[in-house]
Amino acid sequence: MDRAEKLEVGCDGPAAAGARPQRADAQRNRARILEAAENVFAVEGIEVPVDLIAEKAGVGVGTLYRHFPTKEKLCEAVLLDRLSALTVDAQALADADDPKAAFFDFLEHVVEEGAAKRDLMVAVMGAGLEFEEASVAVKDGLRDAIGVLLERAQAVGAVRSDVTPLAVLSLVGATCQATAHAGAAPACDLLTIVCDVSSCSRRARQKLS
Amino acid sequence: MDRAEKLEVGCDGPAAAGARPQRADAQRNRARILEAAENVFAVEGIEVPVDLIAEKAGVGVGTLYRHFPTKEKLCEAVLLDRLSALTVDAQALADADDPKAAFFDFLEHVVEEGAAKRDLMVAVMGAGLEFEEASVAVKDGLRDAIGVLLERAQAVGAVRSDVTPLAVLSLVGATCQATAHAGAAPACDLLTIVCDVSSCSRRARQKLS
DNA sequence: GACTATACGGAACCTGAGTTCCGTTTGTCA
DNA sequence: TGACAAACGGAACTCAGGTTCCGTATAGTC
Repeated sequence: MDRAEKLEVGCDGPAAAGARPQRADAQRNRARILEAAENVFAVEGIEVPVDLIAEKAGVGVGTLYRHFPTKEKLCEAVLLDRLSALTVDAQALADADDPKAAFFDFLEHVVEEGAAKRDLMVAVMGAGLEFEEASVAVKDGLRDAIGVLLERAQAVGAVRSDVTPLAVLSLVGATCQATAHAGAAPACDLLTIVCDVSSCSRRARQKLS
Repeated sequence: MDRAEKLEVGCDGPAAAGARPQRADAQRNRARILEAAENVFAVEGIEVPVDLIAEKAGVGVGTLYRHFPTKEKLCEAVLLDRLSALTVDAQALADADDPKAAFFDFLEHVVEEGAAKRDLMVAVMGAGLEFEEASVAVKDGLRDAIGVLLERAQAVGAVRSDVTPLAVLSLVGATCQATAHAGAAPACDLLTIVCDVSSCSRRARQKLS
C-alpha cells in the first residue's frame, strides 16, 4: 500500500518531489476529500462516519481509504492543517506593536474559530485521538508561537507571570468546548470571564496550593 | 418490562412504596450495579462497555438490563446521583459566613471531584447524553444552588456581577475537562487562573462586545 | 489508438457495543 | 416443604461504523 509517505500536513498541491508524480485525478480527489472532511468535521464533529465524508467529496470509500489509510489519519491531516493555520496566525502577531492586544486578539480569534468549527479545535486542544511523530512538531510549533505572544504580554504586565503556554491552550480549548456544549453562555461571554473574573483575584491563588 | 417506574435518582434503599416490594436479591443487585457503574465510569469514563460494568458488579448483562433498560438510563442514574450530591454540597454552603469563601470553596470542590471522577462531571456539565424530564429538575436544582452561592458572592463584590450560574457551570466543567486532557496543567493551576487572570481585567471585557 | 500502471467505486466483511431472549435459579409465601 | 412469580445469566442477535477486496475505469505514455 501507498500509505505513510504522502501524509504531510494538508498538502493539496503537487506531491513531494520523490518518485513518480501522482496522477492528476488522484491529486484532485485527495484535495476534495480533505476539503469535504474539513467541512463535515467542522459542522458535525469528528465522529461522523467516513462514508459521509466520501459522499460529500463525491468519491467512493475505497478512494478515501487509498489516500488516508485510516480515519484517524484523515482526522490528523485535517486537524494538523488547522493547527498549522493557527500557528501561522499566532506568528503573524509575534511582533505586533501592542503585545497585550496581540495576545488577547489571538485568544479571541481562536475561540471564535473553535466555536465555528465544532470539535476540531476542541479535539486538538487535548482530548480525543492522540497523534504521534510528525504531529508533535506541529503541536510544539503552536505552543511556541503562543509562548511568544504570551511572553511579550507578560513582559508588559498584561498577563500573570505564572501562566504557561500549555495553560493557555488548555483554557482556550476548554472555553471553546464549554461554548459548544448544550446551552452554555456564548463564547465571547465565557472568554471575557476567563480573562477577567476581576475581584476574585489574589485569594484564589493563595488558597489553592 | 418494568422500566421507568423505579428510576429515582440513585435509590439504593427499599423501592418506592407503590406495589409489591422488590425481591431482596434484586435490590442488592441494583445497588451493586449502581456502585460498579459509579466506580467504572469514574475511572474509565462513560464510554466503557456495559459488559464491563456487569462483570464488575458480579452480575450478568441481562440482570443489568432488567434494572436499567438502557445504557443511557444507567448513565443518567449515576450522573444525576452525582449532580444531586453536588447540589447538596452547594446547599450546605448556602448560608456560610463568608460568601466569597463559600463560592470559591465550592468551585474548588467541584473541580477536584471532576478531576477525580473522569468524564462524569464533564458529561454532566453539558456535553454528551442529553437527559430529559426528571433530570431537568436535578439540573435546575444544581444551577439554583450555585446561583445562591454566586449571588451572595456577587453581593459582597467577590465576583463580577455579569457572571451567570450557567456560565459558572460551563467554566467549571470546562476546567475539569481541560484538566483531564492530555498533558494539561493540573486542575488547581487552571482553576487559579480562571479565577484570577489578574491584570488582563477590564480590557477584555470592553474589547469583546 | 493501444497498453499498462494507477486509481476508482462500492459491495462485502469484520468488529465491537448495545440489547434481547429464554431456559434456569431463587426468594417468598402459604 | 412445595409452588410460582420474580429475577438471573449469558449466549445470541442487531446494528453501525471502519476497513478490505477486487473488478472496472482511466490518465499518461509509446
